[in-house]
Amino acid sequence: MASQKVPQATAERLPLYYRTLQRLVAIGKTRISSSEFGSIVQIDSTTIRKDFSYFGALGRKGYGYDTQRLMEFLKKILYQDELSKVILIGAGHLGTALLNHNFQKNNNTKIVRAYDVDPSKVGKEISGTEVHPMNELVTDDNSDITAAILTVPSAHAQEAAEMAIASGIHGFLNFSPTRLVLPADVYVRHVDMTVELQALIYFLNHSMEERKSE
Amino acid sequence: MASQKVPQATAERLPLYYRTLQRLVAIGKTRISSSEFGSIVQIDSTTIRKDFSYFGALGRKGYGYDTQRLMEFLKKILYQDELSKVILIGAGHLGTALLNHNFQKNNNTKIVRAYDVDPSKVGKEISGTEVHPMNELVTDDNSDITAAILTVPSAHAQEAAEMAIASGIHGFLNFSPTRLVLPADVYVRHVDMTVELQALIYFLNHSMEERKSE
DNA sequence: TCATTTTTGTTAAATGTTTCACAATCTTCA
DNA sequence: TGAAGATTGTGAAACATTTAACAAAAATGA
Repeated sequence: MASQKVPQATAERLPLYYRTLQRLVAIGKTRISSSEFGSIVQIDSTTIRKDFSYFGALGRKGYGYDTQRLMEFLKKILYQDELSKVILIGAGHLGTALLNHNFQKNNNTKIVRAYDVDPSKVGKEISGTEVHPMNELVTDDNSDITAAILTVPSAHAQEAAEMAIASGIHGFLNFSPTRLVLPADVYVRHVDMTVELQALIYFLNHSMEERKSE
Repeated sequence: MASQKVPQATAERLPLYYRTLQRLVAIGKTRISSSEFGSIVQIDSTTIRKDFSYFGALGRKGYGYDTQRLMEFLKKILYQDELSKVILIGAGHLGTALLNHNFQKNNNTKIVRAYDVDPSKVGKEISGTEVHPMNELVTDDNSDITAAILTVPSAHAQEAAEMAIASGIHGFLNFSPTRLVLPADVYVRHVDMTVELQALIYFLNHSMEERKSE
């Protein structure tokens, strides 16, 4: 499947496209032009056509894109046609929010287990997901798990990540502000709320007139 | 203050630099070179020097950067030398996580009020922050509030944002996957966990050999 | 003091991303 | 059927970001 040449920036937008198409299909929209789609996702229509073009000719000239077909295509690209299992490390409020949210509904991604140190949580279920004791993380076999969501306090993030790696994990979605130091074959994505909030404040203060859209 | 010419990409990194410097100062480190700093934040040292150079000469050749001084400087740039008040809309698990987290400790940013529809939450405090009924959002005067954190369910995000705008809000940190349609003078930043998780899965699957670091 | 080392700040090159412009071609409808 | 209109896909231009290369200057240590 086309992959090596897809720009990073394009790849980052695919999940948004996918979810938007799911919504469009759900409300019964069968076709859409790049410009209408663009106004929905708030991205320039040329960028959208360029993005899709990396995967071949997905649309029809003078017509637009078939929403169903495009959605199915992105589903494959994003590996959402097969279930991705993930684990959650740290079942605090943030972890619980993610468990409730549970991706599975629209996305073929399931949190199969959670881990926490708190004995009062261990053994129970949160939104149908079992909470296991943290120390089992090292001994469990997680080789069939795609990634781990890290929602432990900063101070424990590095340690928890290392335990997860020992159990076979290769990818992390890290919600703690800690920059993890891990082997080169481990991929980490950061979601840092403090950074986001400070960046928001920065942009608000530094652009009373020069407006940016994305 | 230098501002118009600072590239977006640089501005996005400033909060990370700032927090990292806070940590370094806290552990008693008084000077640091761009290369050591770079290895901590996992960004190329040239990029770091370039970033700082947009604000003038902040370092000393053959010496590096004075951590305290650099931190103070970034504090001003990021408007963290004066308190930024924000409100939180939606006190579910995610909202509660943010209230607990409460930014204020290291960042001069405070969540001064929360809003929720749930009568069982209204009137109480979460981590010292009062929860107000959602309908008060329209009537409250929020003109001294820098931004709102939106942690309501998707279906209500647009409506809640409009209420906040009516009360004087101009900036949002939107945690719901909804793309808000708002006036041009309102700035919105998205934090979309589903997108992040799908992007993570995409990158894990599409790069068994070609590794990316950031 | 002075040679060596360190490290910045910056110009230029390389790379990556977005936007423009428009031919190609399909759709629509009289 | 054929003309008018819509819309894609793409090569080239414009713009943005990162990386390389290195001169200038300060720090360090004999």
